[in-house]
Amino acid sequence: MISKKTKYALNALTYLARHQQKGPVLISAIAQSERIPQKFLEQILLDLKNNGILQSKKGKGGGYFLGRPAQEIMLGKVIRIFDGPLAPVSCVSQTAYRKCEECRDDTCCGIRMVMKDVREAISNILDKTSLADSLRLGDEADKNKAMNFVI
Amino acid sequence: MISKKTKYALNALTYLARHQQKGPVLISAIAQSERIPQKFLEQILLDLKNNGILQSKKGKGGGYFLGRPAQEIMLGKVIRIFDGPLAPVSCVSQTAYRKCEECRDDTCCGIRMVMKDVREAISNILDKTSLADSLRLGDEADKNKAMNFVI
DNA sequence: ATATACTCTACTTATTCTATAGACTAATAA
DNA sequence: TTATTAGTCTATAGAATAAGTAGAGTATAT
Repeated sequence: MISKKTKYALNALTYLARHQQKGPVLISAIAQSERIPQKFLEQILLDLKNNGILQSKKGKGGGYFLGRPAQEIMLGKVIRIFDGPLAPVSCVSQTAYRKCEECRDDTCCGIRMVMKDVREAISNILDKTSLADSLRLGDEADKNKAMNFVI
Repeated sequence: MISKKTKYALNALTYLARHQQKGPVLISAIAQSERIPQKFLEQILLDLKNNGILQSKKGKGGGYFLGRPAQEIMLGKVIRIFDGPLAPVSCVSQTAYRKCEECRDDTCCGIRMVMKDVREAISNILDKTSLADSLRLGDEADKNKAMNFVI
């Protein structure tokens, strides 16, 4: 399960992607709209900034905005910032490999091989799906819902 | 990341699958061989028993053994016992669905749709791979390693 | 200068994870 | 029937992590 912090981050990013055309967005606006405790959100946005996902501007007219196009912000990267590696066990992680203390022989551990497939499957989705993709998916579903309502 | 407890469980099951032909296996034997704190392992095995994965026999000549053939013990089931749902967010879980407090509209949340795919991908592996499968994978890798050594 | 708005660090609280302890129950064998 | 063996059950301790709060600090625009 991903943490609440990560969900907050993803929701904040979604909000930002949807509202940044009018310029930088206030933390308070995101907090209010997405129902995230503001002080907590401050830390989250700062983390996102320090990881190159967001940029910010101080003072009047300031706020946060995407540091790069939404098509280039991969969900996998965001999740890793807050929840660590996508891999189910550290001994199959590509971004943060660490040998399992528990198992003797890395190379012939059947569990490990299965977990490697799992990591691959997860990464194949999350490292290839961008913020823009998830936005589009939501919008399409929304449109379909409206259509069904009319019919 | 799966918890240490789950890894212990999987290692214990692997050991049991490999050693049960001589009858029930002692907790102490598993603990020693897999380097698991014995008292902790007792709880783990008990949980596995209460979930129908293992059976046990008390007294002399007693111990634990698989409650069903290794081909029928799915890794997904074992993981869920200790770590809960496989789904990355509760609102896409099949075994433990719960609406996200964070998001307003389940049906048109793009993040949710991506996560649904992730759950599907994970489940497609873990709910279809049995203890027997993982054992076999390990053995094959072991054989290949030996072969390479000879060549 | 002053108000605005992000930045940084520390701390609190609750929960979960890992592990330990000890008393209890069931089965076997002498 | 009693001693021994071996799993069962409940409670608790300690550490780590998660979630949230607080407050002082810094940069920017007017």
